[in-house]
Amino acid sequence: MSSVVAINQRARSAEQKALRRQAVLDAAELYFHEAGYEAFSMAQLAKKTGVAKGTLYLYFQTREELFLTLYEHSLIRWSQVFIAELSGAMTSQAYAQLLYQTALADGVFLPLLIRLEHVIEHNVAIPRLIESKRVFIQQVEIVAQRSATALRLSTAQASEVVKTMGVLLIGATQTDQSPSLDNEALPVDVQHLIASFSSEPLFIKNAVRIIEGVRAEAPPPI
Amino acid sequence: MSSVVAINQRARSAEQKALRRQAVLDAAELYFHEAGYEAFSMAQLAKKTGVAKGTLYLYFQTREELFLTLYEHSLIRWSQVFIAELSGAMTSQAYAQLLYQTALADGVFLPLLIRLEHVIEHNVAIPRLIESKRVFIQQVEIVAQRSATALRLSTAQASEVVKTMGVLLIGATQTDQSPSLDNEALPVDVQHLIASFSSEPLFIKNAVRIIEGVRAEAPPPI
DNA sequence: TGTATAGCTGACTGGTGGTCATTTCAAGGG
DNA sequence: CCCTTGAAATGACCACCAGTCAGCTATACA
Repeated sequence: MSSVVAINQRARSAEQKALRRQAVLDAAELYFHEAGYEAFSMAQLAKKTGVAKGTLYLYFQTREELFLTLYEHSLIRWSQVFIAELSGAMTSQAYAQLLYQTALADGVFLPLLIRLEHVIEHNVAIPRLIESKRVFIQQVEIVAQRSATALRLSTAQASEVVKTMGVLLIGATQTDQSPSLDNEALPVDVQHLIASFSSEPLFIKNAVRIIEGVRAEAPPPI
Repeated sequence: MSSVVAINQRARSAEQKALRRQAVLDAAELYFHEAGYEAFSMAQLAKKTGVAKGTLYLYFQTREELFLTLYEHSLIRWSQVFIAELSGAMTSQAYAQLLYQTALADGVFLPLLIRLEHVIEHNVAIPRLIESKRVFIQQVEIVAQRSATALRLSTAQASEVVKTMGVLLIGATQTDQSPSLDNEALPVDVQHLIASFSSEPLFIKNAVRIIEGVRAEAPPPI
């Protein structure tokens, strides 16, 4: 009857299944950190989790559904961290910096966000996808709510800012995904190019421009 | 001796090889339109090109090098179209709209741009990658030059604008890559979400904010 | 026409995500 | 206490993928 059952026993109750599912997710996250998206294989994950490959498919319909779940978890985790560090009144600059740093600090969030719409979502059943969109909506609302206070914007303005920050984050961190060329002997012109696409200033400068743009467009009533 | 040789003969001269390489690229572009990135297979491409799979690897080291080449071609093609339609003095809005529409009109450019740095570049030899970066630098310079005139900005400002437009384009068109859910019976909350991420207004509004932001920061001398 | 060169071929390799008939084990009834 | 039962777990198996390379043969040139 004890609900704390060794994980490598058979999971029969719903509770035990949830535990096992989580164990798979934990192993997946660890493995993802090591291997990244492209090199991540289900066979390897099975080994690292200590189960057979077929077992993984009892808990996730596809590899992409597993990634979608990892993404959801990392989104929630990030939004909690971000919100917790928002203060009462911030400059656009400080806000952008905090957003960037917290997003980057979570080693899983950005790589998955970048691949969400053009890879991950294409091998997930529609109902699961809808469920995931709802998690997204909920998190955006929470973050927008707090951002409205921090940036002294209306709720609608804050909501637009938050959504736009996501878009900008995807674009700006794209360059971080390039193969690391820094240690190679690169010609200077290419070095300059890479430097000019450094993601942090790219994100922060443009985030500030956008936030100030939104603020200027429709000054809050009163 | 005739240099116009049937394509399904053996390519011996450099000229003939270039023709064959181009024939592969043409078939690849057509096939890419039908199948998209993920479903694109080298075996299928061989069939469509009318050669054996091994032959493809005489002309491209990897699948990704082929995609990189397609990308380069589409970048050059896009920048020519875009430049040709730039006029002497444009509003930020008109500029952004033109950039968005010309980029979207090329069915290959955006899907490849989106995958450039986190997929394509990771399976291409370094020298080829450097070559590709140089093509990129060159095109950005050309486009920036013309954009400076069109937007009445300094060269440095225009260069920053062009680079930032690329980043924004990647982020904003991300949502267009989602599986098409419109025909399904979607719950209204999710419909609203999708509508609020419609890529065209998302891109154009923020492009304008950024261009105006850049313009305001360092007014051109004189 | 004979021969050397090199473009071309496709069977093959080691991998992938995903399936499913079979095995195995925990729970509940007798 | 054992036995039945049904579901969790398994891993051999499938179709497919990108990429390789020994052998074949069309071509240019002597």
